[in-house]
Amino acid sequence: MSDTTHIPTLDDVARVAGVSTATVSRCLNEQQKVSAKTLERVMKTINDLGYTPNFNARAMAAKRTHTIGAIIPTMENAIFARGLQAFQETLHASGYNLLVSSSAYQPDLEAEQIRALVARGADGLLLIGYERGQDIYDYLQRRGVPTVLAWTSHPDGGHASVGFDNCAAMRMLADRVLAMGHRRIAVISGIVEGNDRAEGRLRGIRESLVAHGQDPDALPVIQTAYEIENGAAAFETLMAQDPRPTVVMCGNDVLAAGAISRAKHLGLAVPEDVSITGFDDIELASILHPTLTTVHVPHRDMGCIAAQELIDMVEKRSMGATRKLEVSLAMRESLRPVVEP
Amino acid sequence: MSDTTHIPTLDDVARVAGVSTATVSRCLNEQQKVSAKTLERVMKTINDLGYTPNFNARAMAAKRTHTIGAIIPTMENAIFARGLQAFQETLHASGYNLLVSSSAYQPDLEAEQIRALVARGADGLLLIGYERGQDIYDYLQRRGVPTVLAWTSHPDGGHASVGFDNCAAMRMLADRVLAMGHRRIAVISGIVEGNDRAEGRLRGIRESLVAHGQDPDALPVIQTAYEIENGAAAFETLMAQDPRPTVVMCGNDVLAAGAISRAKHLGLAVPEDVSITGFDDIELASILHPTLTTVHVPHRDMGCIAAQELIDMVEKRSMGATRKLEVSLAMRESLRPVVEP
DNA sequence: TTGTAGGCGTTATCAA
DNA sequence: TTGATAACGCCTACAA
Repeated sequence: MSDTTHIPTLDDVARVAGVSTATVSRCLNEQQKVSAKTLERVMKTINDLGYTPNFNARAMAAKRTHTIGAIIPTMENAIFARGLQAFQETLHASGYNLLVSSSAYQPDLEAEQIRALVARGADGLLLIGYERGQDIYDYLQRRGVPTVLAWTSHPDGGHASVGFDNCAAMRMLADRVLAMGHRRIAVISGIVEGNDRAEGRLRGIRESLVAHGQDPDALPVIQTAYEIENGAAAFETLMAQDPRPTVVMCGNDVLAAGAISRAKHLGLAVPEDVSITGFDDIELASILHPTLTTVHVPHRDMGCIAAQELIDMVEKRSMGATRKLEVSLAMRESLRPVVEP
Repeated sequence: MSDTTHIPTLDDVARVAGVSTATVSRCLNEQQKVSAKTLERVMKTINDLGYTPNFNARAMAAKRTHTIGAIIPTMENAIFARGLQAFQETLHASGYNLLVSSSAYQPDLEAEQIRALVARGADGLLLIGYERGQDIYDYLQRRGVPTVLAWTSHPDGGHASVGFDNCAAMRMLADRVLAMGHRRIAVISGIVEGNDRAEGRLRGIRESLVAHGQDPDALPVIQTAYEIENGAAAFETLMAQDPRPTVVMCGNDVLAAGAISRAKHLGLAVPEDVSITGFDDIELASILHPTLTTVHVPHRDMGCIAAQELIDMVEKRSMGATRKLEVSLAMRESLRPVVEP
C-alpha cells in the first residue's frame, strides 16, 4: 500500500471518466441534465475511485450547505432529546443535515456558537427561547440567516417561532394545584436570568396565586440549574420550613426527579406527606415512583413543525411564521388533594 | 437599513485597513508576525466591519479545521452524555470544536456520517466500539484521519482506543450475583448484532456461569433496543416464567430502569421478590427506587483521555495508543442475596 | 448534452 | 514586516 495515497477530486473523476468536471458535477447535483450513458460511466468511476465530494469546496462554490444548525442549552439530560430527534428526522427527510451545539445555558457561549455555525455556512438556525441580545438578532438578519425560535412563544411576534406559552402552561397546573386545596406551595425553579422559559413558568405560578387571592411575594422559591442533584438539595431546604409546604412545584421533570428521590431519603411519602409536580413530561416522568404529575409538552410535534418551518424559510416559501402549540396536564400519582385535618 | 447588505470578507478588511489580505490573515492567525501598529489598525477594522472569517474558505486553504467529529449511537438517553461532555470540554480547552452525530445504532448510517464528517474536513474522529466493516477502517486510513475508539477495549490492539473491557466488567458483576446465591438468572441485553459492547456484556455473564459450573445455554436472554419501555416489556416476559428468576441482569441502566418500573406495576418488590442490576451508572441509577446496583463506568475520564489522545494524534504527537480503564461495582439496593427457604 | 472558465474566501509560499 | 499570487475543490453561467 503506497504511503502517498491521493484523495480523489472532481478532476480525477473527470479525467478518468473522460468528461469535463462540469459533467461530473451535474451527475452529482442535477442528474436529469446528463445522458443516461455518461451518468452511468461517471457514477462507476466515482465508485471505483472512492470519490467523496469535498463539503467545504462545495459550500464555497454553491453558497448553500443543506445544513441546519441548532443550539440547545444542554445535552446532559433528556429535556431536548426527543424534540431534537424529531427535528433532525424531518430535516433528513428533506435532504438537510443537522449540526448541534450546546450552550450550557451560557449566553456568551451561545453567541459564539451562533457565529461559528453561520461561519460554517448553515442555511438556517434553530434557537431555544427568545431571550438574547438584540445584537445577535441584528447579526442574523444582516447575514440573512433564517432562524426559528423553539420551546417558547415569542410575546411580540417579531420572530419565527414554534412553541408554547410557558407561563400559561404552568399557570394551568398551578390552578389545578390550588383547586386541590393546596395553600402552602413552594417552588424549585430553573435559573430565571437569561431563560425566558424558566421565567415564564415561575410567573405562571405567581399569576395563579394572584388570581386565587394569594400573596405571590410570600411564595418560597429556590432557583437552581436543571440537575437532579440540585433538585434534591433544593427540596430538602424547602422542606425544612415550618410549617412545611404541602406541594413542591418544580420547573422541570429533572428537578422533580431529584425532589422525589430526596423525599424518599428523608422518609417523606409522596404524595401522602407532600405533593410534587414537574414540567416537560420526559420519559422519566412516568417511571418515577410515584409517577410524576407534570405538564405534557408535545416535543415531537414541536421538532417536526420547527424543521418544516425552517426549511420553508430557507427555500423562500415562508417569511417566518409563529406557531403556538397546546400543552396539557399529565395527572399522575405525585400530586393529590390536600386532606383537611 | 439597506437591503443589499454585504457580508464583509478578508478583502474588505484589507482594503479598508489599507493593507494586503495576507497581512489581515496574519493578524488572525500569527499575530507575532505583524507589527503592533498594523495589528491594532487591522483589528479595529475587523471589529468595525463585523467581519467573521469564512470557515469553509479557511478549511480549504489551510487543510485543517480544528474540528473533531464524534459519532455516537444515540442521543436519546444519557448513556453517552456525560462522557461526551467531558470530551468536548477537553477539546475546547485545546482550541478544537466538536461536531456530533448520532447513528441510531445503524451501521450504514454510521458509515454515512463518517464520510460526511470527513468530507467536512474533520481533523479527527471519535467512534464508539470497534465492530464495523473493514472498509470503513480502510477508508479512514486512506484519508489519513486519526480515529479513536471509545467505550470499548479493542481485542487485538490494532486501533487507538480508550475504554474498558465490557465482558470482564459484566463478568465481575455476575460473579458477585452468583456469590450471593442466585441460580435463576435472566438477562435483558441490548441488541448484540453489530454492538460489541452489548455482546461483550452478555458474554461476560455466560463466562461467569461457566466458571461457576452452570450451563450458559440455559440462560434466558431477551435482546432489545436500549429504551426504558423495552426494558419494562422484556422484564414482564421474563418474570412470566415458572419458576421465575431471582435476578434480572440488564445490559444497561436504561433497561434496568424500565425493569424496576414494571416490577412495581406487577406488584413485585425489588429486591425482595426479584433483584435487578444495570450497567453504566448514569445519574438515574442512584435516584431510582430502589437504587440500582450497577457497573460504574468512568465516563468523564474516558471522555477526557479520548480527547487528549485524539489531539495528540492529530498533532502528530502520538501514533494511536490503547488505554484501558478500570470499572467498579456500584453496589446499591436493587441486588441482594438469595434467602434460602 | 457537454465543455470552458471564472469565482467562492482563505492560507501559504516567495519575494521584496 | 509586508505584498503578490498561486493554490484549495467545486459550482455555474455561458458557449458550443
